Amino acid sequence: MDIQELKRNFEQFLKQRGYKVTKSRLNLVDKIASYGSHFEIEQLVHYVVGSSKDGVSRSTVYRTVKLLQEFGAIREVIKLGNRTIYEFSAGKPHHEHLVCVECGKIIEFYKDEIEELQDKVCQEMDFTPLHHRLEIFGICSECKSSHENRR
Amino acid sequence: MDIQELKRNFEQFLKQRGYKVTKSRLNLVDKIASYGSHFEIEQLVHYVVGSSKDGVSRSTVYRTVKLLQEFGAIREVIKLGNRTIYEFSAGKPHHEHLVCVECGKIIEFYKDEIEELQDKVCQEMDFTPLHHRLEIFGICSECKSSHENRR
DNA sequence: GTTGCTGCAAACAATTTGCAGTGTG
DNA sequence: CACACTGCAAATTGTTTGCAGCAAC
Repeated sequence: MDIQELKRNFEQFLKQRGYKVTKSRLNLVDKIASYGSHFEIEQLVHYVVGSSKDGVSRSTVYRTVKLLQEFGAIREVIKLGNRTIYEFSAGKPHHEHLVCVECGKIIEFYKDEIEELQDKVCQEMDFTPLHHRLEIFGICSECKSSHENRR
Repeated sequence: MDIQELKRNFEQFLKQRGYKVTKSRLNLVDKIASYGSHFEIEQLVHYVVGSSKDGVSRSTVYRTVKLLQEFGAIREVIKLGNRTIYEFSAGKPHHEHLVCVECGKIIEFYKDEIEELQDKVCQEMDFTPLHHRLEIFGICSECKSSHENRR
């Protein structure tokens, strides 16, 4: 995925809605793209508010994240207790997540058959799916081996 | 599932941990059981704090819900924006949820094959699953038909 | 210029916590 | 009778909002 293209599309999106294309918004897209695929808002705030140049306020971060969600470049992918982990999903194909409850690592996976089965269930229930989220919480292989070493 | 039995088990659980078996806690189990299977904490608080007899405070509701989660009788099943919907899952077999984004209705379903595929993925990834949550957001059949009527 | 955007601080919502008093084992 | 539990109010955390000044179109 090309960030420049993404930004152009985002500009289009903003204009279509009568919103304005501002430096803060475009800067934030860059920041988020360079941050890594998974983040929590508070982390992002620290990363972005700190940066001397083109820093934006906490409010703007929240507001822009919301816009980017509507635009479709960002999703809430993991909800754990009071934490919300977002994903910069622009251009990424759909997938689900394994979450290690020990080290917090997030592993992505995709299983076609699972998607198909979901569609099947929805058909049976006469339910029109819009989006879904499958989170599997557990222990990743590294954390497992470090357990063994402890013995 | 028999509530009396559940309460006895919960008492056991409390004793094992050196916690105390109090009226508030047992009352709350009754209240939650009679509330219906899905709830948000604030609803529960209103339901429970209001009740003249054996009412408990908001703090106790939070504290007890947490205990019941550890005990395994309650789970966070739906996370939507800032809302958390809990389920009184005691004795219920595992299942997933369809959530109507229009009317808020929650439909439960279970698909063996989906569970199996998840296990398979975890094996491939050498990941030990502890629990998971699959939420499918969409439009239920009633909401769909009311759309049609609007035309 | 008009209107939307930003930063700030205040408001809000959900949840947690400290403490003094009460109940349980 | 020790120590955990409860209620209360205050503290936290995460998020939203009102408003005055600034920027985009």
